[in-house]
Amino acid sequence: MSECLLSPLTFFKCLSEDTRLKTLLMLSVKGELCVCDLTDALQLSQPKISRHLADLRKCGLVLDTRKGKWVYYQLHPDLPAWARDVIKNTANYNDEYFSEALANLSCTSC
Amino acid sequence: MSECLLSPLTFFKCLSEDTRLKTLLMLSVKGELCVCDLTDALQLSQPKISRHLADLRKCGLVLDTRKGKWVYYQLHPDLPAWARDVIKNTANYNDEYFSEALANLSCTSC
DNA sequence: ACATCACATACGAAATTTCATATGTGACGT
DNA sequence: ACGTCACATATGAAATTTCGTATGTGATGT
Repeated sequence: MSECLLSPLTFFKCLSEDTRLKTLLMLSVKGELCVCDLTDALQLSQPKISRHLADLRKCGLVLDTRKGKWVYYQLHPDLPAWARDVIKNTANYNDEYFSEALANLSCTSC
Repeated sequence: MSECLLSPLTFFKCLSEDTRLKTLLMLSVKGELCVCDLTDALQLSQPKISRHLADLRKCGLVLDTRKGKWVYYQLHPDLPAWARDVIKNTANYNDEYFSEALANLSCTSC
């Protein structure tokens, strides 16, 4: 139930894959996104997105909240400050890496 | 010859393996270490250390300098500021992750 | 009850990463 | 020239990660 402390190695393994990294950067910028937002933005299959989100959940990097049929994801509120900063700074200095994904977002919450 | 721009994905892939991550954190703290310092600190075989250093070199994260028989490594001076900050902050907030490795260092430069 | 939508999970195959072992290279000492 | 030390690289095997496809689950609508 409770997360064991997030090791830097576990954290960076989560950031070392394209889909997961872009997901985290987008969540950092947008605050909250549902699975279908992510499949649109990244142009990937739903199971692929879902599997990577499960990885991020297991490591405690994201929190999921069900709202009716939709499941919304956000960066986990209990994320250590240093880890949150890594994600935020990476987003700030690497727009070009995920700007296309952001542009693909056509959600109402934009 | 010239490095292409360091993508965040490439960067985090370098940080996603125990040996490479600890090496970068130690370089961040110590400034400069030779290969034998790292084999002592991490208690690993020389070829294993050497291969991971080659990875870090290829990605432009570290710079090697030959001094007689020894080869010294440091964080690459041209590392983007955001990347250098990630390494430095991770080191600051995760001592316990690599303190044992640091303690194993018995080099003159400590 | 049944269908559908949004999402999660299971499974085996394919790709990628890591490693141990062996061998190669450059610098130094004699 | 020869040996040794410090380090780099090559090779194939083993472990890990990733993915497509198929199927399962919970919520909503009729």
